[in-house]
Amino acid sequence: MGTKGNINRQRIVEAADRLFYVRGYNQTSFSDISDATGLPRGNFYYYFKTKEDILDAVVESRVESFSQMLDACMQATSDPYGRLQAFVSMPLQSEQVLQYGCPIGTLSAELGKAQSEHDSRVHMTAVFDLLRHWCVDQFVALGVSAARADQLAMDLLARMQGVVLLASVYNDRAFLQRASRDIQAWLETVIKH
Amino acid sequence: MGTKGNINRQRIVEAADRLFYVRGYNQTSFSDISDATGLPRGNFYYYFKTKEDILDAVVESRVESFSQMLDACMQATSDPYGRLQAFVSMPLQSEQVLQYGCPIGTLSAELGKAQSEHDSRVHMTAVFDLLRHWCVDQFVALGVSAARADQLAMDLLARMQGVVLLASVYNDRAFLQRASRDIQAWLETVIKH
DNA sequence: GTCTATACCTTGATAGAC
DNA sequence: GTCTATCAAGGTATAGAC
Repeated sequence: MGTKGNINRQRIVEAADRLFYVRGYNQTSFSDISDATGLPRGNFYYYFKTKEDILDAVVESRVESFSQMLDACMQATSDPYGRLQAFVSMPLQSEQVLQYGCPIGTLSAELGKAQSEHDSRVHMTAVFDLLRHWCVDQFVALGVSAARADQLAMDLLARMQGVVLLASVYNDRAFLQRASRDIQAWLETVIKH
Repeated sequence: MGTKGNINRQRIVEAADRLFYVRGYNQTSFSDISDATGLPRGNFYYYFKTKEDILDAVVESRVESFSQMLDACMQATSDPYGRLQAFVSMPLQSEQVLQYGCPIGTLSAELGKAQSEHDSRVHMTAVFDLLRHWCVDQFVALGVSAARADQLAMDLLARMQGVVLLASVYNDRAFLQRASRDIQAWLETVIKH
């Protein structure tokens, strides 16, 4: 298992995960992570060579986290349509979405900006790919062609991202709920060709 | 006119506007603005007391900039439906949207994160409000009730934001074009009640 | 594995000459 | 109005004791 299962490493990743979400990646300093974990700054470099390595670990952690959420949607029902409905209602369950936006979307937007060094645009597509492919699977299971399924998956993710962004900008829970229902209604019409 | 019409002040705001878009607000330093304008760092404090004051000026600049774009949509046609169509196709005209996302959406996401000091969440709603109210006006002109018009305006902005976000994450121009056409088609069905 | 101390740089901001 | 010089604080990263 190497150092990857170390308890202190886990605490660092968990604290960084939350801080990157609440404060943003660039605005999170080693001191912030140190304060949150109680571990001294210098200790971080035993587990991670650079701050970007911490980011990689956080992204990996979010992939696993969202993977578990998708598994939960899978176990809720065997109906692909019901699974997609559960997927759409995911942001409604989160308390912090209105305050800090989508953890995937906001971090992607931040990392999509020009970095001083090498463009590390690769990072967040991993999480989006996970959701995208899962949605594609559900649409395909509903009898949609592969090409059309990918279109629908992109449309679905785009609509959810837009709704969450606007809802967080205006801190408008009513809009988040109403627009989520609209997406679910749209899903229904789309399935029926 | 005071110092607001000063040519050097304008250069600072223009450079900051571009840098805040390309690199993000937090990742843009006074040195960056200094390099872009040729003006020494210390000069900035003659026009702006803090970095946040520069941000305010940039937001004000973007409000004017988007206000002009909306005027262009207004003068293109007297048909509110055609004006909304022109509005939806705005991201297609921009070369940089695929690379850096929406200048309004990405900055809003960045500023929506918890700041160390006072929550300056107020900033970017100004630009969104501008677009929102303009869209409401167009829907109302089409005979929609005020309440329904605001719903449609929010839906439209959310869909555009989501499309631009996904398109920039995947650097996918084809998706941006296809999804924009879908939004325009949705607009048509919505107008016909 | 864990921690302290610190190097080195960049940041936003200030003081004051011209 | 414009510029240089500099400050104090904070950033990432490193060295090395324990």
